[in-house]
Amino acid sequence: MRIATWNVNSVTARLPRLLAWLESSGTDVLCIQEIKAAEEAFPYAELRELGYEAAVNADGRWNGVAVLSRVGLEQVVTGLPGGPEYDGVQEPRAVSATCGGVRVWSVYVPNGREVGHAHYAYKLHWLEALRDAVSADADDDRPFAVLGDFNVAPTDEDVHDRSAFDGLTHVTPAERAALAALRDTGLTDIVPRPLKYDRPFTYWDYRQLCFPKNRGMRIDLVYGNAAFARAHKDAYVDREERKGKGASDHAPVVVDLDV
DNA sequence: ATGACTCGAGTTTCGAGA
Repeated sequence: MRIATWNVNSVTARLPRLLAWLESSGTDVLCIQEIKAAEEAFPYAELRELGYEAAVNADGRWNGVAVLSRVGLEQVVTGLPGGPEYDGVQEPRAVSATCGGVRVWSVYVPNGREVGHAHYAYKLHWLEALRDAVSADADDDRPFAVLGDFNVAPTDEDVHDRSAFDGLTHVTPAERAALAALRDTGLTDIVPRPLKYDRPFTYWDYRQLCFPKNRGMRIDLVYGNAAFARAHKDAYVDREERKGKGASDHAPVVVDLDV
């Protein structure tokens, strides 16, 4: 089974690439983030033509997540149970489903904006709630993974130049401690292979030639439980999808499971 | 080759992304 995660940066703008990539990659289960469209505008029909069902949590201009599957879609949970609110609303940042015997969460962790900003505190609370919500599944014998845009680089090696991030979000000890607490539920960071260069970056800013210069970050992560880690045979970043006109600023992370 | 932001709302410019 091929499982992947991809921050598409608008499912509407990315639809031609999304459909083409699903076909060319042969992905069975895809977790997507930053749908940036209301649930009513989600392209269910186009995906169904390719054989994919979709569990969607999206409400408009920002955020939004989904699980796409051609191997079944059951036990859907929409939203993060116990998750915090921002500006009085629970934003659409999580959805989970069981697909062909594998349980997956698609998550879009809040960005945080600036250290000390209310959004930064919200980010840390959100990661705490995620840890609480997944701990039972992490402990299970069934293959399970949290996949998505975590907006945290787990180590200094996961950013192109650590000195460029002094004082910024995504690299702070508090954010990394929140990821470590999540792993402590029994999850392993499934680190993908880069298809070029030495480090498996998954995001490159659109500006200043970041992609050609490989000034990237690894912030799209796959955290799998023991059964998932045992079943996984390979993982890689499909950086080819970051190339050319109309690309997302994130590349898909692909995991092959022997299940 | 991989190339100097992009997206959606919505009206002319802006918040957000990270």
